[in-house]
Amino acid sequence: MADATTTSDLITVTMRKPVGRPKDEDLPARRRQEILDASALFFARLGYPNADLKLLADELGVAKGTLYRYFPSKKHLFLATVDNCMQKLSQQVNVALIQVESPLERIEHALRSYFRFFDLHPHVVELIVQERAEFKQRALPVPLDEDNSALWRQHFSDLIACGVLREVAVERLVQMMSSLIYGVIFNKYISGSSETLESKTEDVLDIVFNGLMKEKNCNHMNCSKGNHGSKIDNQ
Amino acid sequence: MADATTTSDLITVTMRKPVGRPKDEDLPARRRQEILDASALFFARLGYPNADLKLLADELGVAKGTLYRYFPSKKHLFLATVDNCMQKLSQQVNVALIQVESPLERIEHALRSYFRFFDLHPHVVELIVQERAEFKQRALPVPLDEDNSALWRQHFSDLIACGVLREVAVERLVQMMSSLIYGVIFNKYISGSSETLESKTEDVLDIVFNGLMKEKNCNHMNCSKGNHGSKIDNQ
Amino acid sequence: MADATTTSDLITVTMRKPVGRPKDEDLPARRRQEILDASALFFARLGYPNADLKLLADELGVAKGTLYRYFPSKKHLFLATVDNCMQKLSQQVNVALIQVESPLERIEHALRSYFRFFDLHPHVVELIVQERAEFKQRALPVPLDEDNSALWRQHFSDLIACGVLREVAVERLVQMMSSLIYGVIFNKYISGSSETLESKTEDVLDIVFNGLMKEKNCNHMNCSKGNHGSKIDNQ
Amino acid sequence: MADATTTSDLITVTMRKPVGRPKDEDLPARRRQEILDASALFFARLGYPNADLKLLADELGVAKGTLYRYFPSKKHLFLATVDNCMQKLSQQVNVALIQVESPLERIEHALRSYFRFFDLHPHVVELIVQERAEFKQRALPVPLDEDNSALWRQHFSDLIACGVLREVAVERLVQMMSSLIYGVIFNKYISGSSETLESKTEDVLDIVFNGLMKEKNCNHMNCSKGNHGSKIDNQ
DNA sequence: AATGAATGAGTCTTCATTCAT
DNA sequence: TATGAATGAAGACTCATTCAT
Repeated sequence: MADATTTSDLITVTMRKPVGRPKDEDLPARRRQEILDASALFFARLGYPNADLKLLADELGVAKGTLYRYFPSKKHLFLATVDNCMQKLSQQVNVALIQVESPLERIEHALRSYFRFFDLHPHVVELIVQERAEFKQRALPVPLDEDNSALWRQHFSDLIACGVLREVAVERLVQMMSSLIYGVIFNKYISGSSETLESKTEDVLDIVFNGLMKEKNCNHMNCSKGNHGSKIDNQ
Repeated sequence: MADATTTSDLITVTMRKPVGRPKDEDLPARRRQEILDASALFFARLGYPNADLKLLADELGVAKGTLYRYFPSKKHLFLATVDNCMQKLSQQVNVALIQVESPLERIEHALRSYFRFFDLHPHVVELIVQERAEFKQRALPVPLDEDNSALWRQHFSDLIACGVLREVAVERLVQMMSSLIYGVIFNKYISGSSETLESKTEDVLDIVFNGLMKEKNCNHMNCSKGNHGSKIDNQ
Repeated sequence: MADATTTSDLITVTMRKPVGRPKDEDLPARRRQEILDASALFFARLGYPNADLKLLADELGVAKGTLYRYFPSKKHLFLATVDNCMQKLSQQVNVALIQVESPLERIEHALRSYFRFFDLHPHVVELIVQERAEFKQRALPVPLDEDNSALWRQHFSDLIACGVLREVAVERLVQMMSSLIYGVIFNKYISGSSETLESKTEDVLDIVFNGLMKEKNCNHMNCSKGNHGSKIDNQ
Repeated sequence: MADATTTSDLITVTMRKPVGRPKDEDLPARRRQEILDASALFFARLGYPNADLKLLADELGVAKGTLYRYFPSKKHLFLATVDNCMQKLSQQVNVALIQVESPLERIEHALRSYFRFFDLHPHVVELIVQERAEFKQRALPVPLDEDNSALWRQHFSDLIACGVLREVAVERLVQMMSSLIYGVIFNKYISGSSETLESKTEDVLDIVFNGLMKEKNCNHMNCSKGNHGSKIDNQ
């Protein structure tokens, strides 16, 4: 009798919650992230158009249909993959930024953080190229994107205000900085050099901040009679 | 007149080739170049994988099969197209270089020449991206490619030797320069800005040569106590 | 012993029901009917091949797997659905028939009943079309199906025997009647007219009967010299 | 001389036209019709959703891609196929109509023509069903379509005007006629009877006309006391 | 040489069905 | 028993490439 009651009680309880297979609340999120992680390397390796989802599914040990449970199309999967990487990049850079106060150090930290990210995840460059190649319409997924560029502008303004930097048009400054970062990253990507990007941080800063001339603005063009006329002054 | 006719008849026999059909010896070459020219814009516009050769043929006013008379495959056509563009770039830069003597001016001229090329042929950037995206194995088709980098190295060495530039590792110098050029070009390509690249020549040179610091190497970090420690010295 | 055990078991079971969980004995049947009802509208709306069972499950508020507990396959579900509708139709017509005695009235009642059914359940026409389109092998699920046609034949025979109708081959009569009913139903279905079918009952009867009643065949073809020679006489 | 001139002329002429493979001007049309013909039987046999174009291509002895040269999609091919059949039907009926003058005979001819068409091309019924099943939106592909219904209305009006037919609402008349034709065709289609439709022409006419002719309505309902109340009079 | 019709391998995508929970 | 995640067979469609003319 007691048994019966207990049983029926148990049954009543069990009937309520587990109607059907208990839903693993986190499974979708975990599976999704798993797919995104594999997919990043996958698309970077094969390039978007040559990437057969069957192959990705095989690598993940799932069926092709499963991919489509999480992403409605190959295109969506790819774009989600790139977004995911970009978010990680932003996150990492932001974490690096809040660790220091002075504008100069912030710039250095941000730079180092970008470089470190691409050292750790070199395939992301490939993804950026692929995205640009296939989906031209998309906004730039770049180191110095819209949001961040405001921060950078502020830092440079501060540095000019407190007399550390020359009175240079901030807009151009940010553009040059941005271009240099790009350039360094893509340069390594294309030349396939094995040096880390992070090791280039000092070089970049040195050049940008100190320039190459032995004596500032001395303009002793003793090698040639010409004058190259640098004019990156205030607008 | 009758003579003429006879003559022309005779001539016809002998001259059959040059007269009947001048047998335009250059036609194939011209046709080939026509295809390459159209193809550059075409691939840049649609991207390699989305580029249907039927469409290119239509635009050229020829049949699809004709393309295959000039290029053995779509891939060959594409790569030949990019090569063609790269050759034009090299040519233009070399022409610019021989016009001046002094290393400093040469650098400026080369830079300006690169930028001018991409201002004139903006689609070439797209081609470079496409090539990298689809055919990773291929060597870099870059502004500062192997051949040119030797020249640049020489120029910078000279400038250091004669005391214009700081004693900086030439290798790094060339790399930074190269990166900055890349970066500027891709930056415009991605952001879609309408400013010409050529107008950036001075900015680039100013930053690279003069740096951003108000006073060279003074290291007055009055904004923060930190010291960012630039170390781009001789190796 | 075995019996006893069984009995006691049964008792236990019976006890369990009213106490622990009422164990709704009809639940499966009700669930099944619910599915069939939803499914009829569903298949009619989307068409058999475009009908995704996931969607039906969602509409029913159950999981896709549940459908498979009640029907072994999509095909079975669909055919059961159509059967279900056909049974309802037969039922309704039979109810209408037993309400009257005279053959003439029975025919009218049956007709009206058919029409009323499709006025009330217009989607059933779509189901019939779908069934025919996908499963050609299946026997016709038609107003005048095998079983009923015997009844109809009887009624017409009676009407001929008692002199109400002309001496027409009953077989053909039934066929024409059947065709006309079909035609009216599909006509509305296809043209999408909003008039009720029921309102057509009189038209149909008038045409059919006034064409069949004795004492006609006046045949004054004064518009043309031709004679179209109606020959629907005894075979 | 003349020869020479002629020859050169000829050459000039020949050079102009046959640049490349001479285009068989009729081939596309012939091929297209071949595909449509095979496709009609094919879709009728398998049903639209089960029809794998690979199979149709095999039957035609061509590759799947060839089908797509002529029709942009399976859907387009199917709809074009049905259209093609409908056009043939219309054509045949129109040919039948112009052969006679009197309205009565025209009706008979049209009717017989419809029936003959479906006797000759029984699969067309299946196509109509398939089209309705898959592409509900489409306008009715019916015997008595919009265009023809005007003609029919005229014929019936004439017959009423000259006193052959009872004063019945033409609209309803046409609808009943249309419904009966449908019904007869679908009835045979569904029951799979082997009798020709054409043989039913007289039956249909007899029922319809002897039901419509003046001087009837005798209404001796001696079998039952009821009165079924025919009311298909003027509106 | 040029043409363009034909080919068919290659992929994305869908969804009925299964089955572990 | 109900669930819903996973499966994978099936099929539409594309387009580089071939080849008869």
